[in-house]
Amino acid sequence: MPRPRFEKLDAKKREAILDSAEEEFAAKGFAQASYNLIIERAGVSKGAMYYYFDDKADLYSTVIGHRFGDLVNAVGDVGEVNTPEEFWAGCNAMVGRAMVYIAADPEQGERMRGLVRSLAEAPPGAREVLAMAREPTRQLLETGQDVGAVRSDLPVDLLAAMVLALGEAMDTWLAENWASLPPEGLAPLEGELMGVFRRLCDP
Amino acid sequence: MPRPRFEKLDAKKREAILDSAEEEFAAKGFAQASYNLIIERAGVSKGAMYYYFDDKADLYSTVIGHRFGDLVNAVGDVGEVNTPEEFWAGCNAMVGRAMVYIAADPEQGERMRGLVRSLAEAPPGAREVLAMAREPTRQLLETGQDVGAVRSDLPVDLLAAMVLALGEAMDTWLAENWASLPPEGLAPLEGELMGVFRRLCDP
DNA sequence: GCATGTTTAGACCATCAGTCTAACTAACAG
DNA sequence: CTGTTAGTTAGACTGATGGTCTAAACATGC
Repeated sequence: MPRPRFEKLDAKKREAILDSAEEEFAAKGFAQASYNLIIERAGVSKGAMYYYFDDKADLYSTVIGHRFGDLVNAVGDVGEVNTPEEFWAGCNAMVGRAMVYIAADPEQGERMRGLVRSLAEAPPGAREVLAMAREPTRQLLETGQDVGAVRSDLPVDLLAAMVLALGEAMDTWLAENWASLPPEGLAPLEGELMGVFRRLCDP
Repeated sequence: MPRPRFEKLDAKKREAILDSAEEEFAAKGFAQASYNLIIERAGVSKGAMYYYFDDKADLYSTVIGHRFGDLVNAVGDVGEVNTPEEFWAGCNAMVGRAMVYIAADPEQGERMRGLVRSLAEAPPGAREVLAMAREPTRQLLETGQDVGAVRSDLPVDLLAAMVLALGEAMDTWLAENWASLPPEGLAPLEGELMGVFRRLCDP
């Protein structure tokens, strides 16, 4: 958590810091990113930086929080659902909203992808931000269980972990193979990937 | 790849280096591990170390290769299978052999678990060792496709990536919740987890 | 003008992975 | 025994890293 001071900064300076950090983290991953370089490029002194953030990991969490908070808001939740069909339709809608959000600003999307990849090599301290993803997933799955769309024979935590792992694997594969994918093969693939989640979750 | 010189070293010195490295990497992960400390604890000079290995990542790959090569050998392959039932029985047998191997030396098993976790935060260069897992998985899935046990409507690479991600998620969850699991609930859980792979792969 | 609390600058520190050279050892030759 | 060469080792050294610390600058209230 960043010191509250940081949030009170003039928007310009705050954005300069966030931009500089996002660029570096997205490009090199957490471990390889140079904090000194981030500081330099943000045009801020070291003293000031350590006045706003505890350490490198703290800045990292802040960047992730700022950039993904908007996405989470944009995606929203499943809404009110009462049947498995409604539940899965709601999930499809969520995925659709996420796609729209990302497609709206491809550059930002690319940087977010970089941030996601950098998450993998983040140290334990900085990985608490993963809870930001795990908790909503858990709640979504519990909603699915309530309407009979999601199996209840496995611990929901385990199911959430598997869903997230699957999602990340798909995302990584898509990112790596994006260029070599025929555009017309994309839509059916998307449907099949959603089907994978249903296979996993069906009671 | 380590310089071949390393493999010619007296077994004692070689093991000292591998043990020191494994302990440090397993405990702190790749990025946080101190190469200087590994060198010091192995009782070797820096010059010697850089005479045997290109760099930290090279030593890391060597450790992974040594420790997991044995496991891969112990697990073997599915063998000759002609029907989906035989294929899945073969997979079960592989899992069983892996469990036996790991159970035979719990300490070693724990260190291997640490190494697996450390893989996540390895830099791109050192992550080539992941191919060591991806390639056999791919082949296994292709065998499954040949006998009609595994779906062919998705790229096999993607399927392999998903299988590995699922496996890692399960492993992580099991490691975290091992203590709080009732012993009698373990066997059915194991069956259900195998079932998850079948759900994912069924044509 | 003075005092108080907040903010900034950047010199400084230990540690990091990695380099470099001089010395050491072994083997063989004359 | 001496010279020469190749393989091996020791450890001082380098530049960069993340992080600390102190003194100055700034603002605010009196």
